[in-house]
Amino acid sequence: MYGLVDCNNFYASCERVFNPKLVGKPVIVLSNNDGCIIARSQEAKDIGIPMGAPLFKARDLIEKHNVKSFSANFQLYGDMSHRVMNILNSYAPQMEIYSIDEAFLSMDSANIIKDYSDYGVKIRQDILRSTGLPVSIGIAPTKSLAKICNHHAKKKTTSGVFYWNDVKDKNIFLKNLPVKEIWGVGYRTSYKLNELGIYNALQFRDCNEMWLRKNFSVTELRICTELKEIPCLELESNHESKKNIMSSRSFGRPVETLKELEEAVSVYITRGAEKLREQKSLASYVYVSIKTNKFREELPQYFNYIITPTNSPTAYNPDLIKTGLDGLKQIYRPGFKYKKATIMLLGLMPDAEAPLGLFFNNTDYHKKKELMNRFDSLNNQYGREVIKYASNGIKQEWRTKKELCSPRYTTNWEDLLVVR
DNA sequence: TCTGGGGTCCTAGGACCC
DNA sequence: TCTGGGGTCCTAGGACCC
Repeated sequence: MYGLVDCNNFYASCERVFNPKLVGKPVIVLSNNDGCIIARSQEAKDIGIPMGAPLFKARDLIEKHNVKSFSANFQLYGDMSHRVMNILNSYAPQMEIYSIDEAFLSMDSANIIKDYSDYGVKIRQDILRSTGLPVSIGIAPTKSLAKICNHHAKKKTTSGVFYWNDVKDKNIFLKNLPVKEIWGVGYRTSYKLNELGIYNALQFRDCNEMWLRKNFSVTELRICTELKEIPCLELESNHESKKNIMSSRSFGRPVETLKELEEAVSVYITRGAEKLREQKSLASYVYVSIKTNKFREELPQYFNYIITPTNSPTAYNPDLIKTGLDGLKQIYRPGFKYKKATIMLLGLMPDAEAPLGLFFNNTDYHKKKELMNRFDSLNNQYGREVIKYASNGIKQEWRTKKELCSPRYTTNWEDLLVVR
């Protein structure tokens, strides 16, 4: 049996925990650059503020209803997420952290089996008491059904917990569920399913498997099987390393000079390299892309990318930065207003498998590794960019705008909440 | 004026091998 | 003139997720 725990309106709820004045009021959280709406409290949803929409398109609604807006404070959300996951882990040693605000639990430990719903309620209360965050829990024999139950728990129950076997008539339940709402069925697939006469989850569950496989992929076949209460998707361990590492951000204002692009690319590579070392990997290639603002159709447009190999697999900032900047010089063209740069570290391998031999300088490698260890621990202890490379720039005027950011209540001493 | 960021998995098709 | 069959590996692009 699987449980899916999902924090309700996670980012908006996090803002509320430390600012109780916001309780009962519409709250939204914005993407980087305060561009798009990426989270909404229930009140904000109720007055019709759309998800993912650019902020300026919702201005009228925001002013009319006095909606409180916040820049995304990912340090705060990440830390709150940790707290929730730790609590969940104490209830379910076997779990999969699926995203910042969601986790699948294995509900098969002996002491749970008696009453799943009660157990869910207990978990929910514990999290609410310990963190202030409300969650919903769906419990079912497969992950896909647990997702569906979670959604039902959120919308249709007061307890916030819903168990698949408490569905009175499963056929009717599935019949009322449009295919688009099934986990893994997106815009394209639901359109195609509709074209072929399949509109709801019941029809999807009962369709011919051969036909399904022929017209779609193995992904859809798995979902169909999961709807039949036969598990196809298992808990995935969270220990596996990422296969690619990406860092990408749009600029706070248009950028034209190579110098500023170099600063941005250096900063993004520095961030990517941190993640690389966290998972104890080395990278063999650096991808760099730059693009103009596609929404400014009246301006000349440009996009290009380049993948440059490093001399040897590395996690050393100067090596990675040099490789990235070499690539950047090749794709940079003057005369454009750039909006965004992206870097990816590719061809990752565990650093334990660092190649030896003629072209790989072992002493050099260990020196660089030691240096990076110190670099990371200083930045961890005193805050990001306490020490940094000169190529990152000093003023960084191109940086993302975050004008409405709440304090980092839980991760920064200076931002600690003061009680009077 | 203002439009996010970071991932995964699957498939088709090309290159190459015997 | 005739031009197989089966396999692996890699990559780009599509679709999806939060």
